[in-house]
Amino acid sequence: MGGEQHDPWAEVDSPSSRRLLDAAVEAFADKGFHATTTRDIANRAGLSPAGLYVHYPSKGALLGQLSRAGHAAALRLVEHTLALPGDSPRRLHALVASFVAWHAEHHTVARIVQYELRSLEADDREVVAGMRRRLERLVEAEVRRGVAAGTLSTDHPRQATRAILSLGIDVARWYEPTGRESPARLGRIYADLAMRMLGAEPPAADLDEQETTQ
Amino acid sequence: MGGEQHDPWAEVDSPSSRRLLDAAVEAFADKGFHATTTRDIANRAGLSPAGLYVHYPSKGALLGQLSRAGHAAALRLVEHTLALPGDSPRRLHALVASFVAWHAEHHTVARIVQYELRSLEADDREVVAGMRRRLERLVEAEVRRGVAAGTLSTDHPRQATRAILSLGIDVARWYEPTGRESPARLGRIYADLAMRMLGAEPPAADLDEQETTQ
DNA sequence: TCATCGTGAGTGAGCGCTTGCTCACCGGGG
DNA sequence: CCCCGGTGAGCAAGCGCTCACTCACGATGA
Repeated sequence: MGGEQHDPWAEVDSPSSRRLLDAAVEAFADKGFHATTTRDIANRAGLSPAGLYVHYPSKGALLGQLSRAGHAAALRLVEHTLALPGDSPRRLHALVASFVAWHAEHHTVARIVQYELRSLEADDREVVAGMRRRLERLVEAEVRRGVAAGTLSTDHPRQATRAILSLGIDVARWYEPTGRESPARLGRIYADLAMRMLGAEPPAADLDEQETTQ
Repeated sequence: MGGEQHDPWAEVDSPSSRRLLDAAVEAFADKGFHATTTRDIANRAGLSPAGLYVHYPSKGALLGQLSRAGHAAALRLVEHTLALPGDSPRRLHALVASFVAWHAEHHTVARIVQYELRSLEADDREVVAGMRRRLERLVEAEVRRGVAAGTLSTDHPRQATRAILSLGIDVARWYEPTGRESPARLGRIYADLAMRMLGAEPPAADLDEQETTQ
């Protein structure tokens, strides 16, 4: 899987703006939005407290930009894997693998994306809620397609979809890069679990490695 | 399942202390620890701002008591279901069903238990971390027992355990009582999914109802 | 039968501090 | 020369928490 790393906010111009975003990601992921001070963010970015306001109108706007970009990235990822060739099991296996791996790899951004929704300002929340609905519907539709085609089996497609996404989302809560679980490996294991949930065998494909960790 | 409702903090004596705990649960679950003010909690409990400090030494102590009680309740629940008669599949099915149902039923407390760990003071965090380790180990041990006995099958018991618990934990994030999904029903569906993850058929038992919702 | 006292729940006012944010000002590159 | 990224100082508001105090009430003693 993998493919283009794709810098989350490549289009951001000024280096200070970028450093502020990075600093905000770190701080928000570490202590949460409300426990983070604007002075903390500015410091981490190597600016004076007032420097933040040269680039962003408010602390909330910073969170908004972060959350929108993060959601957009997750959505792109899902759209990408669902456009892959193959049947529903194959596509969903790829989807879960990369969704989980993304939440591990970018667990700081993912933490903000998944757990800082209530701190968003009204308009940001609306935009983000739309993207979340879209993502969930895309996945559920693929599950239902598989069930209709007979390649997947479940009596509760909506709940199964929720469960599959929960697997990925919850990774952002507990994942620590110090643990010896690589994002890609975790993605593969979880994707296999998802296949079982959907009553399908994991695609036999990638046996190109051994890794007998436990 | 079900059984004793068991009031989460039955032993709390003063009615005002209880009202403060209830108020804090509501407020923390709704807006998060750091976005909640002591004035807000006191107001919801029908007291003046200073009234809180008659019963609790600090805002953090309130959170600590809440989190400890919540973790203790979750741990009791897991210990209870793992003491049930039957083989590993049966016990784990019951465990997931009640674990998930608990996170839905008590989604306010559960939210605090699962997502407010970083706001705990050092000593509370230590106690709570111990209970969390204990809980996870209990479940993983049961999974390994099932694998050893041949009644369950998975190549990755630790990750499968994580995944199963994630299913329940994540319920606290999204569950809303306004949705028409009852905690018990959600528990049953998720428990069946967990059985599939572990390569076992759901215990055929409780067909005592129909409920063709979707 | 009362005045007296002690106690513990609860309050109004406010203290000391931090917060998000503003603004007059600055220095250096085009 | 002026504009734009950046600053130092600081403001208004809100924060957790404290403190001197009130009041209802049960026990005490004559």
